[in-house]
Amino acid sequence: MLTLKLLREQPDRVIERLAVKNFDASEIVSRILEADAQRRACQTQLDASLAEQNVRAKEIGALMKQGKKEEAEGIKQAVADLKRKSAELEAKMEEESKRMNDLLVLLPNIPCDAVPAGKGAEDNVVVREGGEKPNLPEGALPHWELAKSLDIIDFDLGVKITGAGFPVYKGKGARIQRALISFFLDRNTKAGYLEIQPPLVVNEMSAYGTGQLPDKSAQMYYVNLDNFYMIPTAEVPVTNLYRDCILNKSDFPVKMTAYTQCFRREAGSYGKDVRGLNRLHQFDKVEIVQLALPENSYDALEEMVRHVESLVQALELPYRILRLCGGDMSFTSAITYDFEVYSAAQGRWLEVSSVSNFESFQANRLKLRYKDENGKTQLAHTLNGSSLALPRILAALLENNQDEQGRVRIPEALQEYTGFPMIG
RNA sequence: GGAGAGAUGGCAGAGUGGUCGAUUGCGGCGGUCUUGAAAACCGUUGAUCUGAGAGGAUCCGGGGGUUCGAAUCCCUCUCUCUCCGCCA
Repeated sequence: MLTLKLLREQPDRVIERLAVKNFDASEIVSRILEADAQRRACQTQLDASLAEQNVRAKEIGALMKQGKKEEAEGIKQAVADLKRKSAELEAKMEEESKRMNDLLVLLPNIPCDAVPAGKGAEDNVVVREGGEKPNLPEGALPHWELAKSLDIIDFDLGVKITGAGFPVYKGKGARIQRALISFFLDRNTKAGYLEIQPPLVVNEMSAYGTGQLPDKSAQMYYVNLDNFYMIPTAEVPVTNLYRDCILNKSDFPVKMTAYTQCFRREAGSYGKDVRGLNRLHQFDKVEIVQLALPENSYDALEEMVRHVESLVQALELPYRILRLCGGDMSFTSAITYDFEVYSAAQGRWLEVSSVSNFESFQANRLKLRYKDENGKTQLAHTLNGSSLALPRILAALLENNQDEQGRVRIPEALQEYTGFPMIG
């Protein structure tokens, strides 16, 4: 959520920057400022009324002690009138406050200056590319067919047990999943990230804190009996560890990594996008999260991008890094770099990581703050990125490393984790 | 799941209707002393909103109520602990 301060001080800048996300904020901004003005006017009156009540109550106390009952009764009458007035003002203030808040959560984060304008994926900017696309053998298979012939992933069994988008990994398929998780976690902890194992379901406050609510409620599985949400990413529980916290400057940077399964309803997806491992309802992901001081958050972002890049390089995958245009960015992000790996048999780029700086947008909702050198509380910055999401990495590994016999070579760096150099 | 007890500032822990945003201790910060440090001593130390400022308002787990007045009394929700039951 954007800060009210920013809206009050630079409403035109907010409107201008949100236009880069193709979001017309002018109407909402002016309504927020109006509600804010109303609220403040109410509060000034309410505070005065309450202050008088407090004074009167003390007078009554003093009179009672002196035994002057009749005088006290007279003042009681006056207080009763004040109370009625206060109740009205308070109701009005809360109404305006709610009106303002309901509008405020509708505004996306403003993109930082480096974000290119654009409508959709076609306007994203390729920052750099790396690795080499393989020359596949004759008759190379897409990963879902390869996985079936090697008997390492069973999509049909998943349908039987649960439904589409819930694959069953078997044998070396299950083992390579475990290997990738360990590989990523080891690399991340070596880079200074603290390993966290968080809950996989969260309460409403947490889903709200990182911005999944109210914006994306339909994308989460909901446990209605206990009012919990299944996490769509480890970002939610891990970032929320610091909800309602006030840190010291010396606590930064906070660097955390977590492996979790992720659950997404993916309502509205269809067709070739969801084939095989391309899009799942349940998948594995290792996430990195950083909390940074505002002056350092863009250095932190750069560091995270370099780190994720080192992972795809270690796996010998052809990759490219995109800077997302305004139209393709998420609601909460100020800037996002997407990592894509090339899945050779499908002949398409697959998104495997998204690294973002949210600046103070999440921190404002989370009330994640720190004390600056003057002892004032300021909002921290939050960042996160996938390092990495497993299914599409696995898809690319299978497709790119297949040989003419339909066997799959395991990249060298991963072999100590899998314990085998080849599948098939 | 059943019964009981509890939730107070960074932590520990007083406070059972008025002068309590809250005694005290620890921790933190500043100072005195010291070559430096420790110890000791002195001072200081919560958040949010509002106001140009002085100041004002709100907050003792969340919400509601009683009262002129609530950390304190009542209701309710959540969470924690103890005992019993069940159980990976």
